[in-house]
Amino acid sequence: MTLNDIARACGVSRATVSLVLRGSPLVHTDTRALVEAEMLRQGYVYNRAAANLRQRVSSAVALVINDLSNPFFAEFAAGVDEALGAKGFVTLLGSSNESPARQRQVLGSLMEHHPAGIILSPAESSSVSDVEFSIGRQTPLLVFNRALTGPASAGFEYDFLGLDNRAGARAATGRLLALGHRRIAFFGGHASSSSCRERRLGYQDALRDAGIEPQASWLIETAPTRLEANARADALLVLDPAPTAAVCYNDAVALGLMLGLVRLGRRPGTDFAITGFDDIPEAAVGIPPLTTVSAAPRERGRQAAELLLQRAATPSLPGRCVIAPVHLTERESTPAVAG
Amino acid sequence: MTLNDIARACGVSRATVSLVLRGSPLVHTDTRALVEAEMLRQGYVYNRAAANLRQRVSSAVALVINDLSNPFFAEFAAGVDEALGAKGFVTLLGSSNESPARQRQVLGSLMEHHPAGIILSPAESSSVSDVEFSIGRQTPLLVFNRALTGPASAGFEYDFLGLDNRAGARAATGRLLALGHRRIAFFGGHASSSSCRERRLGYQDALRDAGIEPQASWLIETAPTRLEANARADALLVLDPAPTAAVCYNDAVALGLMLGLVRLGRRPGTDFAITGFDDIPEAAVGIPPLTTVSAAPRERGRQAAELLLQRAATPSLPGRCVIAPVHLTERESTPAVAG
DNA sequence: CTGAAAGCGCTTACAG
DNA sequence: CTGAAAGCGCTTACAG
Repeated sequence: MTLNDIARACGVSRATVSLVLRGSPLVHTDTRALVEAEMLRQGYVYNRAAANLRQRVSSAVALVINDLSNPFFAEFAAGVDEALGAKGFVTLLGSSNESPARQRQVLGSLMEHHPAGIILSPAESSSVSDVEFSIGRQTPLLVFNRALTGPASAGFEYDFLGLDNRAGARAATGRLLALGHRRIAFFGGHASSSSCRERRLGYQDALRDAGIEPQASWLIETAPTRLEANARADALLVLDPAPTAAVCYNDAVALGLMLGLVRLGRRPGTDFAITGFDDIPEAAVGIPPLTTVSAAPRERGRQAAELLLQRAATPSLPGRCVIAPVHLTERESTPAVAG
Repeated sequence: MTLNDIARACGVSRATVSLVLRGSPLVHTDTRALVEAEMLRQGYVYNRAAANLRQRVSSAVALVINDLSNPFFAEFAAGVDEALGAKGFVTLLGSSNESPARQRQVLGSLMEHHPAGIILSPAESSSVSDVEFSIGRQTPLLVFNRALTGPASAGFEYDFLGLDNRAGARAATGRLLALGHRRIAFFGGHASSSSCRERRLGYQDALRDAGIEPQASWLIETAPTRLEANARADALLVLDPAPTAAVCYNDAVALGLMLGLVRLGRRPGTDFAITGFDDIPEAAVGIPPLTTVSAAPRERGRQAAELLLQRAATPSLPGRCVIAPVHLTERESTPAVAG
């Protein structure tokens, strides 16, 4: 079952088998054929861990996700795994369930496998210093989606891949303005989250570009869930004059708001315009289908893998901050303003 | 950075450091304290791969998932990772995207890491012989959710963890019968899938128990998606006399059907009863909230990890087939029959 | 309680 | 083109 057994059976040295294994041109064609046949016959399977140990390299990358049950992050994970697999790396999975304590544990355990790098979609409020303590400065790190909190640590270099939240919200708002809407709310999300703050900025950018002063009452906060968005739909309709459109924090909120409006006798997509953010699978099949900002999480996963492997290949790279483009996907939830 | 460095710095042998590392009582308290302080000072991180090589054990389990973007499987993966982590194992992730070819590739690559076992949620139509060829007979295997196709292979022992599709559908149907419904359709799914066949059997069991002969016209086939279920809602209403309730293949179908019925002027949850299967997050916040069969995917993931580790500990175990219980979660989508 | 030696399965110079 | 030897970072008998 080891390379030794193959060598003995073929009457060659271990070194020769090793060369065959890695396709070296040094070994004679006949020898190669003999060795390969014997490996097949014995059902030999390569021990990459042993090879890695000797070569002082790693073929694993650790992927730590805050919330795998969210399709956005699950898609991201699938993209990471796909791209790493194509480069001959294997993915070590860890999930933190949004708990910084669990994240610390998971990172510690994964570090013992000396990964070539770490892709981290951080738990809420995990800090730079936490992460640095867990993984040290030797292992390449890419942080996805949300910034680590707390002060930067001098000399601790890592990459960040985020979404262009501001431009996405600006595009969604801009489209509503082009459709004639003038009273546009920003609905949902926690103002304390960096992504919500960024999206609100984009929304305000667009309004100001159109010469409209954003009203504080148009900012409605909710947990970023369908459930709470549904419950808070009335907060939109009690405004006087009521908005004719809402830019929602994300798709979950947008879908919840649509249900809430129906409950209150409104017809989203007919007499009220709504946009989302994320483009989760349900967005396309909502009633009506949801106009939303697509973030292409699977593609982001592939991109994250690329960035990390670049850093692993060039350890002295300064920390990069990549903001991935997003694009507006128009569907039927955004009618022109009534009248 | 290695155990050697720590030993030298402390003036002890590598063996002593190794004993400290694994908490052996053999080593003197003072020595232990000295060594531990030095490890902390140098930022030593254990190399588990090297230890595994020497001990001829593995601390990794491979997890191969057919479709990570489906929240059901993503939750399952999270449960597996959680349980494995608690036992000191790390999860090697692979995703096949429902492609048997990709699954073969992924399994091959993961095998080179000599995992302690494999948890496989197989791609559609991947066969026993495919999988046996990829992983051999030495590595413990647990198959989740759908059976491998093709003839069994003598001497190839593995475990299977599935859902009790039949009992789940039977419970849902039974509840509708208890509410007074007599004309109950089975809506959605492809009859060629084993899960759809099993669920239909449970549905028929319940009808027959109630002395009702299932009508062929009550079986309506659709792709298992919200979109197609929505489009096919009329197939239910053209029946004469029309059913008053539908047991749906899964939640996606049930939610699609609800939308379709609304479109056709019916009020699901008021004048029509609907049940789902899976209990995806959206089920609880639908309008109306959906009565459904809960499969608890995260818990199934933990269970899969348990089963696999048992097999790994007892290699001679005969193949087990565990059918996980499911339970009916009643919500508002199932009113008593009208009149 | 601690140390010297061998070995896990592989690769890498170095000879020939 | 092939072989003998050393070594990756750890653990495991075996002495003492």
